[in-house]
Amino acid sequence: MGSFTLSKAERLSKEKLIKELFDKGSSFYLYPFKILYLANPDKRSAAVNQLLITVSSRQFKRAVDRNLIKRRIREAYRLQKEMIRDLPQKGIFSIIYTAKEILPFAQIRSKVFLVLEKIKKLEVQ
RNA sequence: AAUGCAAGCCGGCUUAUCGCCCAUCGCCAAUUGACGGUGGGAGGAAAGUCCGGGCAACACAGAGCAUCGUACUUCCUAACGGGAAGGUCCGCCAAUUGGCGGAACAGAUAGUGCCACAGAAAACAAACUACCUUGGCGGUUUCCGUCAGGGAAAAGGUGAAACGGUGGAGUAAGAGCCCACCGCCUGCGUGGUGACAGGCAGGGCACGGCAAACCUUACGAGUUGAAAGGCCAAAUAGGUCACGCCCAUGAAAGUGAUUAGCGGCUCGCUAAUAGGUAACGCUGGCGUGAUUGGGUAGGCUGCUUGAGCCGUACUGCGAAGUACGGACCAGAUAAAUGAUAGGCACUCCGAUUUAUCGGAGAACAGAACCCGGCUUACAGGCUUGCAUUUACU
Repeated sequence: MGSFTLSKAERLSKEKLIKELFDKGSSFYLYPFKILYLANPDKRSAAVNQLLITVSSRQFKRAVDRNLIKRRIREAYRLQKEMIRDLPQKGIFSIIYTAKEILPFAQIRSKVFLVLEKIKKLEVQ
């Protein structure tokens, strides 16, 4: 039940954690994204993975475009996040959109699939 | 019916699956969270942040100066640099009555400053060409040329601008020198709340333009914005109190404080007082619990019931106002209001079986304390009015 939900608890909103992610997290590029990743940030071990989606306002000047991209990425993550649900350590990560144009949903979905696969591999090692 | 212009309105609808935010109800857990039900969830510009307010904090004797803003009149409004109605001037259309558009429409008789180039001359005017005329000289002697002087702003030419315009009379030629009309100036009535309009009388006319140069006049303006402001408050460190343990001292009981000063200031030293003891000495440390000031992370509030919206009636030319009735209509915070797949409706293109098929498109744009305006962007559609053309009666 609820495996396709994406409630507030799964969104990264604490300023402290975001700062920590950008300071200490490891990163990799996978077009059209840049991924920041940090496993198990506090020792208190959160119950779920937390996600932050970022679209630069310098790349996309209009708020409508930024909203559209963020919504597409969020949907793609929501529908495929099952893959990383059972990782031994929960983590926080950020998906930063780096492409210059707005990609259609099908393309974003397949790319997010690759991203999640890579995170899973990194976590298992 | 089509096209164009103007004004107003709208800004896709729907089904399925999977989701997001808020409110509320039920139930389970009892800070609050999970699950289920119900209801609500972006705009006409939410945008630009250009004006004006509300609200909030801080500041603030009064007056003046400086700075900034506004600038035809009357009204609307909480207020405005916004709006309505009107006036004046300019432009265009049409043709005497209007229609549309524009205005940086206070002041040049408060003062200072500037007026390039061209042109003879650009501000107490001025004589280049041409005109009229006097005298001298020369010649081809009813005239022409040249030199010196006088008259004259009518004509030419320059310029953004040349010191009223048109016509007449007048003159050697001319000139408001004189006359008529127009314009201008001054004064006095009339109409209008007013900007102004129009009338009468007088004056030959003086007073160039630029204030988007400084400036003058009148009116207005405190600063900062919801990251304002108010409240609660983990963790950590600190203060206080209680208890326990260790340590110091003493035979034991007990005691193990307070204040002030100085320094290299989590401490140390000095002094005074106090506790206790016969007296000296001593006047330290650790832990646990409670409580507490400030306050970080974080949370709550501000926050959405409002100069608001919808309808009707009345008042007003209108902007708008008044009365009555009705509904409650986003409240997020690394920031919800969505994604995907169909269908319908719309537009364009192609094909034909002429009402079907295939393909493509579907604007500008995303609330962030709230209102009133302005400006800018915008696919397509609807309504009303006006104009033109065509068809029918």
